Amino acid sequence: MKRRETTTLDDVALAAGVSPATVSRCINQPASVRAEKRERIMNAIERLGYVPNGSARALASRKTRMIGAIMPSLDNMLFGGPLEAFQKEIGSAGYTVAVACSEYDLDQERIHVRNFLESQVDGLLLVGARRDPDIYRQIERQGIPYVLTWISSDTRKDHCVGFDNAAAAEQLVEYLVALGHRHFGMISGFIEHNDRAEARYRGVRDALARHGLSVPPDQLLQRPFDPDAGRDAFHLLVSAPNPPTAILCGSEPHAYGALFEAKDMNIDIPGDISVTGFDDMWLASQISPPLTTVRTPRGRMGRQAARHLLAQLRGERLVAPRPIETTLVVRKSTAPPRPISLSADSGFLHAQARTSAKSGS
Amino acid sequence: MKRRETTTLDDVALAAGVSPATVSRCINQPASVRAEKRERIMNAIERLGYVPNGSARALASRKTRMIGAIMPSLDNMLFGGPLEAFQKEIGSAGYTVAVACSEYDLDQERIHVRNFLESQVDGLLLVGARRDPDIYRQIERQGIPYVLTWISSDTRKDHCVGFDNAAAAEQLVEYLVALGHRHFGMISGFIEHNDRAEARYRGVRDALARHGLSVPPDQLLQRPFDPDAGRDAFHLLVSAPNPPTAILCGSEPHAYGALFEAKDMNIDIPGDISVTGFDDMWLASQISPPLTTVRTPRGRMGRQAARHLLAQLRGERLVAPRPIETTLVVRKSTAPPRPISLSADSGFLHAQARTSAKSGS
DNA sequence: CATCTTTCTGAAAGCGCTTTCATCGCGCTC
DNA sequence: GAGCGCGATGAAAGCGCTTTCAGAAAGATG
Repeated sequence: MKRRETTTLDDVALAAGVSPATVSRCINQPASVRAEKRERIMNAIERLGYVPNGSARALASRKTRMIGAIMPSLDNMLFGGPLEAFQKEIGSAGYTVAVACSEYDLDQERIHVRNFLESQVDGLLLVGARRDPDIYRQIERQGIPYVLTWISSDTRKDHCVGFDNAAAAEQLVEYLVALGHRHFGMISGFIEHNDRAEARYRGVRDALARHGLSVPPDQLLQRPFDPDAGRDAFHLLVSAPNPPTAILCGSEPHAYGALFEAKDMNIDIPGDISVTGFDDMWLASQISPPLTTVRTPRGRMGRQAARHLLAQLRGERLVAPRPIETTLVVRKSTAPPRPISLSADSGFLHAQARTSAKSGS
Repeated sequence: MKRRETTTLDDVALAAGVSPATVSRCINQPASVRAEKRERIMNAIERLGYVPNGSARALASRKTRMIGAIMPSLDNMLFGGPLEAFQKEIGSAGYTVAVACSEYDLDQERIHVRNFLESQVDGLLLVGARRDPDIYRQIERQGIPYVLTWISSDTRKDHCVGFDNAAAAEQLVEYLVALGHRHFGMISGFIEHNDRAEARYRGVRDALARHGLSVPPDQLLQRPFDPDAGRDAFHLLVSAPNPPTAILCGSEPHAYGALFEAKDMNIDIPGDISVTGFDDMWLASQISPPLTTVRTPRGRMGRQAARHLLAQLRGERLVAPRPIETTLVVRKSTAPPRPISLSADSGFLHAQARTSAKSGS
């Protein structure tokens, strides 16, 4: 009376008149089973609607074919694309992707790592390289491969598939300095717990230093990555007594916010102030003015991260990937600064007056 | 000489001087183990760095604590937010989320469902309700709960956590008709394999029908959900001999594309043509002109989907969730149509001329 | 203090699959 | 035709955990 809930491999074996071992082989290495039997087995599988049990499989084979991915967020259209690319690439090799969000919080990240290790994932995808060394210890203890994205040139170079954020930021700065800018503001992510943000700021700082310049501490604003935060920061920056002539945004949402706020404040970009982004998401080229930024090929990064992980999973020797190239994209949100008005204060008010005048002409 | 690779529950039991069963209980129902032993065990776990093996656990308990989520895409900032909300909610109940992308393709979706079933996920999150009944059969055969999002009022109502897309579209149409519009175009997703797109179109069609109106077949354009496609479609629509005075976009990216293209073509929105979106993503309020659209509370939907799934996982009786409320958000991309010029052709050229004239004044 | 409950605990039997390992044919070679 | 090598198969031993089930320990009761 008690009937089996699920049909198992044994049922298939029975139905096909072979041993369970053969059924298993038939599924995993069909070539090693004689054609005639293979057919019988496949028939039985079909007939019984057999679905292998992944847990049992994982337990016996010590492989889950699952990769854990921990992203800072999925909501800001920055990580979704690369994640999808990663998933597609690694999925075509038969792996499944599990995701979790850390909300840019290293403690949450640690919990998710732990969970994934417990789930016996075969590999791990993380964003950024800086985190408690203990986490790396745990990962390595389980001996599973991992890849660090969005960053390169770190101590764990071998695992990094990403951009040289600092170099990219330097490009931007060099360009602005060449245009004649000397007063810089920056809207950055939170530097302390985010090594991508930190690297970008470092690039800015170092590049400026080469020209004897710097971002005044009060003109470096750290904000969450969303347009509204960008708006506020922009407002603050341009309302300062001696506003910058160029504002570097550590992420593109910040830049969008800045551009929208500029419009509301009737500040002309790039006439009054130059603004740069970072990432070149699709809106960058559509927004007005189109945004000068740095293109980070994120889809390619996702695919390459997958390939890097797959290589490790195949047991290949780990070779440090080359950083993914970024390119400066000059559009219309940057221009030479206005001829300097020597009055240190009320720069913004001048700008506003000028803007209105101009738009009326 | 051969040393164990991993430390297992048995090791912990040995170290703590108790039986494996007790260790297992100590992990799963700590309350059922005497405090003194519990402490010994926890110590041993800590000392040995024991990490439970999820596969073994899943095999023995028949629970993976994993939910499979299949999204059409992660790249278009539409699904990321809700997915994150879903993950957060269901993660706090101890579940992990695995994702896969179907790319709006039902065949891919079927493969992913199959993979997830094989992985023994404890539940499934899907988008939309229309798919091969065989898929539902497979899911139900394994007896796992599932939830269908982004849609409601379908035959599988009990599983739907989403909006009434048709009703929302009707709201939009009623509003436009009230404004005086009689000539409509629509930029839609692909209707045949996407029941959300289909429902929205249906809403439009039915609402128009009530007023004796319709979308001419050649003014219903089906396009992939990205702004560039929206641009193209908009261009086509307004270049027709008798262009619509109002264009309904089945998704917001379409609307953004339309707005950008309008700017490039020097068409005034809403002066020349009204445009509406669908979803109210963050850009809708920032873009110029701000977009009239329908707000679909997607974060709430994600959370509610999680709760609905959790209720099922707890074995509660399935009750049909109420559709999630949508609201019409009127902004500046819509206005009454211009007084009708009776010349049927070259409407767009007139519009263009007028626009230039106006912007020069 | 004996007896009856109520907690706790341990032994042992799986969960459904993979993977040696040994065996069995079978086609070849000499 | 004996001997060999090789590919295909089956038996059986786990993989590391959970979960009855029954027995032991600890409290409660009269």
